[in-house]
Amino acid sequence: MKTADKHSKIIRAATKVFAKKGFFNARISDIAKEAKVADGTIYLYFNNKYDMLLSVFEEKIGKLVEQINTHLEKEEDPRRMLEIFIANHLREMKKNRNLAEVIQIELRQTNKMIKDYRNNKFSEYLDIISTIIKRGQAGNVFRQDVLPGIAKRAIFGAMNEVARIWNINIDSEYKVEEIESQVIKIFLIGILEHPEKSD
Amino acid sequence: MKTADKHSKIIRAATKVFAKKGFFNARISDIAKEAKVADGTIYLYFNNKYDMLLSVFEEKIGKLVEQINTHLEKEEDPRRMLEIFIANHLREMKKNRNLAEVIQIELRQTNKMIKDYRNNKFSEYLDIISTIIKRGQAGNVFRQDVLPGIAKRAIFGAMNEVARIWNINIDSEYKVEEIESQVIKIFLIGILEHPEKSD
DNA sequence: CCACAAAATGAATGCTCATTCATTCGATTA
DNA sequence: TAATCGAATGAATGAGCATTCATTTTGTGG
Repeated sequence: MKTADKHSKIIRAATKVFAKKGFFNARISDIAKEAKVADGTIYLYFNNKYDMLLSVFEEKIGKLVEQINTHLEKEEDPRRMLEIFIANHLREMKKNRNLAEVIQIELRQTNKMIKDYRNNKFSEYLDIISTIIKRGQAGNVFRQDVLPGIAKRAIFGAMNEVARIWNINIDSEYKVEEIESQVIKIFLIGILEHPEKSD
Repeated sequence: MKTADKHSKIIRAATKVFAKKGFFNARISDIAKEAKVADGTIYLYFNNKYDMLLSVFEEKIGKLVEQINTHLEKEEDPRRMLEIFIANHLREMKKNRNLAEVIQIELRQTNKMIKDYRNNKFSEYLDIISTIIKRGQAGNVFRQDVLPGIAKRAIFGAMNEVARIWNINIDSEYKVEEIESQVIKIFLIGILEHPEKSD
C-alpha cells in the first residue's frame, strides 16, 4: 500500500473515531485498530494526537471549501449563492454525520488556538459567506446595514446548531429539504409576517 | 462556612477553570485550588468530575431561564419578546465569558448524553424561544410557515456563534448593542433588501 | 471542658493511555 | 541469493490524574 493511501486511511479512521467518542475519549489504539494499522504507525504520519485532529479538520473543511467553490463558480446572483451555500452545507452535514461531529469538536478544541492559526481553512470557509454578502450589498440585493462579519457567523452558527438535529436522534422527523428551506427563508426574509412595518 | 456557601464556591471555581481549560484539561486539583479547598472536599459535594460539569451547566442555564422569564413576564408582544430574549442572551455572554465557554463545552460534552436527559434546563431554555415563536404565529405576527422547532435552534446557534467573538479577541471591535441589533434584524426581517420579491 | 460527630484534608493508589523505539518485515537492487 | 533500507510493528515506558480514605480539624450540645 502506498504512503498516501495509508495517510488517508488513518484520516478516515480518525474522523470516525473522533466523531464517535470525541477527541479526548478517542484512543490512539482505537484509531489504529479502525485503520488496521499498528499504534506506532500513526506516528509516522502525524506528530501527535492533536496534530491528527487538526489534519482531519483541515482536510474536511478543505474539501467543503473546494466543493462549495465549484458549486458557486457559475452563479452570479448573490441570493442564489447564499441559498446554494446553505443547502450544500446542510446536505453535507446530513450525509456525513461524522463530519458534523468533528467540526463541532475541533471548533471547541481550537477555540483558543484559532487565534494563532490565521490562514486556516475554517476562516476561509466562513469568509465565503461574508464575500457573498458583500457582493449582494454591492448589487443592492442585500441590505446595506448588515455587517458581513456578524452575518457570516450567525449563518454558520445557525446551520451548525440545526445540523445537530441529525446527530441526536430527537426531532429527526425533519427532512433535509424542509430544514434547508427553513434556514434559507429565515435568513433571507426573517420571521416577521409583515416586515414592511419594521424599523 | 456553611455548606451551601462551599457548594457554590466550588461551582464558581469550576466554572472558571472549565472555561479556561476545557473539561478534559481541567484538573480537579486546579478547581480545588481555585476554590481554596482540598481535592477531597470536592467529592463531598459532587459525585465525580462529570457531575460537576453537569451541575455547573444546569445551574448557569437555570439562572438564565429564571432571568429571561422575569424579563418576559410583563411583555405581551412576541416581537418584543424575541428581541428581549436575544438581547439578554448576548449581554449575558458578553458580561460573563466563562458562561459562554462553559455552555459550549457542555454542549459538546453532552451531545450524546442529552438524549437521556430530557427534562433539562437547556431544553427549557431553548423552548422559551419556540414558545415565543408559536405565540407570534398565533397572533399573526410571525409567518405561519416558520417551524418553531427549527427556528429555535437556528436562533440559538446564531447567538452562540456570534458570542464567540468575545472569547477570541479577533473582531472584538464590535459592540454588544451593534451585534444585538444585527442579530435581531437578521432574524426578524432577513437580509434581503427587497423581501417583497420573495417566494 | 469534654465527647462525639461531621466536615475537611491531602497523600497515596491504581489505572489509563500517548508516545517511544528496538525489532521485524518486505521491497528493491545488484 | 544476499545486502540494504525505509516502513511498519506493538510491547514497554512513564507521566498524568481522578478518586479514595485514614487522619485531622472544626463545630456542637451537655
